[in-house]
Amino acid sequence: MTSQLSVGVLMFIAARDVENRVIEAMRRAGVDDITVAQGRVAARIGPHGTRLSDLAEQAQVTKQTATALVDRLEAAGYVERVPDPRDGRARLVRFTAKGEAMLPVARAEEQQVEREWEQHLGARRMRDLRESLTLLREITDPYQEPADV
Amino acid sequence: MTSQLSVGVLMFIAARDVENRVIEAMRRAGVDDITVAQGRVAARIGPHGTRLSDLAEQAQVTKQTATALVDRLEAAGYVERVPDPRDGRARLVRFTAKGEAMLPVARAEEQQVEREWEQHLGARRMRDLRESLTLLREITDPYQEPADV
DNA sequence: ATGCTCTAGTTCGATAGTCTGACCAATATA
DNA sequence: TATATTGGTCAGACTATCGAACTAGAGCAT
Repeated sequence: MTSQLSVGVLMFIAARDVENRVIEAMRRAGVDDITVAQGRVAARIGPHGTRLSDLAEQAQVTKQTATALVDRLEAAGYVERVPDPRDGRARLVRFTAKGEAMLPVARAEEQQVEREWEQHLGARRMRDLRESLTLLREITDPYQEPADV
Repeated sequence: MTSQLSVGVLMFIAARDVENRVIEAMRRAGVDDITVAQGRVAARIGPHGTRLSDLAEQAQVTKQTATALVDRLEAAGYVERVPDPRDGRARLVRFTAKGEAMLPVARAEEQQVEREWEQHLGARRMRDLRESLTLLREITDPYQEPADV
């Protein structure tokens, strides 16, 4: 085992930790029927609903995968599909009241993780980390924000 | 869509990019039968072989998952299992010549990605990023290095 | 030395994730 | 109007992942 892991692996380890902790926190709060993959999609749903195709693009999975993941979230009662008034073909995926209720749990844990990271790294490093990651997103995220948000 | 993504999501996006790019580079080089999940395990195999249970622990998956992933890598000819001289129960998973041959491809792409990141961020930011990620690993990676490596 | 506990790796069964190909209907474009 | 593109779903197939269970080897206590 080389003592010097690549930045990609280090990044993966940290990201994995956050995801697992958020899922765990939700389990402890009684939301135990959401998987990591479902959570990745759910986390992309905007406040007024988001198209399935947009979710797929954000999560960088195929439409079919997004369909399947949303199917499960819908079956579990966290999201619903409603027609998109701007396009007769499209549907908006939005949170149900049940879904809205779980969001604060996830958000709180994310913030808890970030506080612990900041405690470990120091405020300056944490700030720099966020800035660097935000910059990196410019070249690592294929997703392009819809023009009319 | 909130304009401020959590650090966890930003981290995930960057890590995903690296993984996808490495897999793509290997595809272009003719290694088109390794999946991302298999690559995650393969990347943990040490120079003299690594125990399956160690791989599982590093990758934070169950032994069964690691077994299945190694099964596939073995079937594809990239790794082999040999007895571990230090423990009659254990096997070491090590690269075959075919597996050894693919490593430089993955490494080269990882380094190419890092160069591009450094170009985008600047040398200082990149150095800080690596340092912060290394520090974060202390609190985000449950894996403990074996005492006798 | 013996008995018990723990561990390495495998098998089985089941579920979730993921993709390609295909399809239909709505929308956009020439 | 005809054609191309797009949104979402279905079908089929493969991969990833986990819990449960099991066997054999190793570790530990007596």
